[in-house]
Amino acid sequence: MDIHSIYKPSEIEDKWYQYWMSNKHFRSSPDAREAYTVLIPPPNVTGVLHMGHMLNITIQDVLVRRARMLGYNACWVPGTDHASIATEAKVVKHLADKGISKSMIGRDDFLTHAWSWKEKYGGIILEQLKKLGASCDWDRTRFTMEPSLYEAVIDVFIDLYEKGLIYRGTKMVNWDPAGQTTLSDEEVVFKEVADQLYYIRYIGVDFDGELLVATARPETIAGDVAVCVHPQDLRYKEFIGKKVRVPLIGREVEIIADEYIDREFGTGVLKVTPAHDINDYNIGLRFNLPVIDTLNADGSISDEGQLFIGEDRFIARKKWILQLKHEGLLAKQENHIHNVGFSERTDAVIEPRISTQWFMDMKKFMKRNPEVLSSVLSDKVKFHPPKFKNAYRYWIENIKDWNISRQLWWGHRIPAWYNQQGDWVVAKTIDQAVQKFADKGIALQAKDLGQDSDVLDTWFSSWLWPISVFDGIGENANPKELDYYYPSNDLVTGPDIMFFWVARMIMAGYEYKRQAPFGNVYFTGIVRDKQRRKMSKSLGNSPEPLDLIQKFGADGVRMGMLLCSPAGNEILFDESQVEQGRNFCNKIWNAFRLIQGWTIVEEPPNEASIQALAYFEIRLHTVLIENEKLFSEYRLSEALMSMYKLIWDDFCAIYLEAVKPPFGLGIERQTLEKTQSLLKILMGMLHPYMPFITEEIYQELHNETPVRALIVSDYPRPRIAHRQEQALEPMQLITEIRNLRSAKGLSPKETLKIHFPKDAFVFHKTGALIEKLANVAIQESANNLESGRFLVLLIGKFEVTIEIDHSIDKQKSELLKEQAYFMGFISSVSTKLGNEKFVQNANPAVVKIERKKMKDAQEKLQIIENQLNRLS
RNA sequence: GGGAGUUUAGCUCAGCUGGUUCAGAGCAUCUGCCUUACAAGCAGAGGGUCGGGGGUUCGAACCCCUCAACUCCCA
Repeated sequence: MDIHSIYKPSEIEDKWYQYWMSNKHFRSSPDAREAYTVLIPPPNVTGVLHMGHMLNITIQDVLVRRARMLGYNACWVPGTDHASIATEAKVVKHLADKGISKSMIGRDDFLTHAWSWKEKYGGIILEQLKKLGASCDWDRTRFTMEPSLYEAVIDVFIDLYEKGLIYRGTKMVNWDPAGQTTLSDEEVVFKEVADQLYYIRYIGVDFDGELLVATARPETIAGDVAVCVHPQDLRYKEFIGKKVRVPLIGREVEIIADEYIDREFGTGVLKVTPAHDINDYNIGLRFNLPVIDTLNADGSISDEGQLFIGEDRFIARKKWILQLKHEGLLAKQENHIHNVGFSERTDAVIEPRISTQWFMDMKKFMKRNPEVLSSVLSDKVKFHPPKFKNAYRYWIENIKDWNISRQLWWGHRIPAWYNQQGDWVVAKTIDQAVQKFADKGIALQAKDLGQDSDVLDTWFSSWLWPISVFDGIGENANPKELDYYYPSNDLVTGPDIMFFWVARMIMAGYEYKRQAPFGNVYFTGIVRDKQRRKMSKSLGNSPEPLDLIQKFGADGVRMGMLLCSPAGNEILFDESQVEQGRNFCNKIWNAFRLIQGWTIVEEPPNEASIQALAYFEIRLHTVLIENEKLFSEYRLSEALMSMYKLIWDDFCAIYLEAVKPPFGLGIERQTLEKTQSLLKILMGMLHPYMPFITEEIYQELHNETPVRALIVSDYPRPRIAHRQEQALEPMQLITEIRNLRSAKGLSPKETLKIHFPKDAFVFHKTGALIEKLANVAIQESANNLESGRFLVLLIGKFEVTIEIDHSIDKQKSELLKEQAYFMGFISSVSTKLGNEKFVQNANPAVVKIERKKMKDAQEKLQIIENQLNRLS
């Protein structure tokens, strides 16, 4: 048989993916089995794969493949979302490059362009997932803007509106002047910015003198409608109720007093500009002040700004400063570091802006659905790791109304209809809108109506994802699928979208299904580089995922990513990790090569093979048991590590070395068959993590008979493991002998003579294994060995004697060291046992253990002292 | 400004309800080996005052207080 000595993933990965696809192994439809459902967090339809997706998808695939092998009807639903802002921004830019603007072509033409953009780039990311091995049911691929999902969103909007949970209101919102849309609070990123703080003179009107006002935003001065001081501030108390003149503008405004003012900040005098600051807006409400909006939607100065009309706000700021300086109204300026909000999508500085928007009344919603919080707190929806429950709770308890409208075209258009007079109704179609107007007593025709031009927040569609992918919402709902697959089992996502998405899916779940949409939420870490920087395109510190797969193989990449990424922890990506994954593939591959290369002899298995098998089975079942526990706790990295060690150390380094026939000889048929079946079990265990190489080897091992694919075979189940010590003590002996050889510079080829005590059953039972792995020859009796010609190793309670030249002095000094150690140990334990408080207070089991420790240590000490006596 | 989390070996992380001599794993490092599956390998070894200080306890990596550094969330 001719197999490469190096595993070449590229030669087999596509083959197996095709095989699984054409055999419909990823397909799921309702049947008698229990369902196991996972919904992909839908990536942006025109996005490309990045490292975060790789980690996230790998974890989902591990869970799904394992569930499938455990006999569940595993269903992993893939899909994408329309990513309103991001996609529209891309299309706008694309059109701008051709000299076209949105307003030139109008809504319908723009959407045509957007759809063709989606057709062109949409779904690339899903193709990339296939390279990684994702076992999604591709026949179920959904898109948040396809007709039935679109309709579900509209139906839900109408439903919530009719329940009084959605309202239209005027509020201060986060305005993105670049994207020209509102953003939710969660889409605003605050960054520290080094700015200037300007001290500006507001001259008194009805008193002599001036008030100094500190502001970072002089360009908004034209919107000032008051200045405000703290009512208890002695510096300004006398001015309250008097008037000052707004610089350059000349407007007279009153000096008011409000508790909100921070006396320490600046001069303790605030200029009140309700149109451009949320706190000022609130003060304005309390004092019934007018709102003067000095900015246009694109961030330029409006007519009401009076000065520098049409200039961008930042240019205007500079001009304001120059002018103020010129007129002697700028007293001073100083450096000032403060937090400024930026748009997550366009990175423009956010402008607080008064505007009419659609909101969801979250307090009311939570009152209807208290389970949204309680289900998480009670672990009905279990967060992994649980530390995220705190943040979730805080967010829910302080929830604010959700601004769901966006001033964009790419998305689900709000089903609200207006007449010329500004009256409006919410209705699914224009005809129903006419009817609803009629119900209100307003008679009109369809041609008199216009639909709201805004669309809904993207999350207002993805929050329905767990229901809408099964067509579970709206007039055409199909309950059969939904009843079978809902709720899903596990959700795998990043903590950064816990509020955006996870919380809101739970909300929709309770509102529409009276049940949470998933049982477990596994929060992955954020993938960073070695310097702890987030991976990002602009930094250029992210490896290209497909190149990585090309270079290290999908299995290697999957393993490398999972090996060191416990839930919720950041993963610091480094190529050495996927290298380790690749090396592991190679190790497995070579084990396979070794086994396939053996020729059979018709002989019964030899003693070493039988003992090796017994050893390995103990380890195998121990690991299988461990893994069931680890999986139940979603400790995927640790489960992988235990398999890694099982395969590398126990299977390759111990078992295979023990059964390996001497060069030129064949292997007993039974041993070979047993070895092959062990390898099949190992491939089954590992398959969820490393699907390609395991399927390849599994099927190659069956190459004479067609077989049910590994992907749909039964996951190995543990039997009760035997006591581990039976396996560990012989291994400890082997290591000590090798260590001895290494210390003495003896060749591994030189066979050493060894003597076991009569009662050392553990060693007698594994004698052949020890002989082979440590290259020793067991001697009948241990009597009459000359001093200086032997060495005694203490393994557990047994003295094992090795015939080897050894300095008595050195041996003595080693024994004295051990003696001192055990004496110290005994004294510490006996202090403990001598302490009455310990014996009284400690758990009886613990006291018993301490007594046993004491007894064991005394026995060992006795043995050591006997040896010392013999030597002297 | 408010809150949460983290701090254990050079790196990434385990360490459960305080109780085996509990201080662990993988990687990296070092030493010796190209031993006929694998040098992407084999056989070994070294490495830590559990962030600092204080306390509770018979007993603390683990509980409490305090200080420090880092990270995240919210405003």
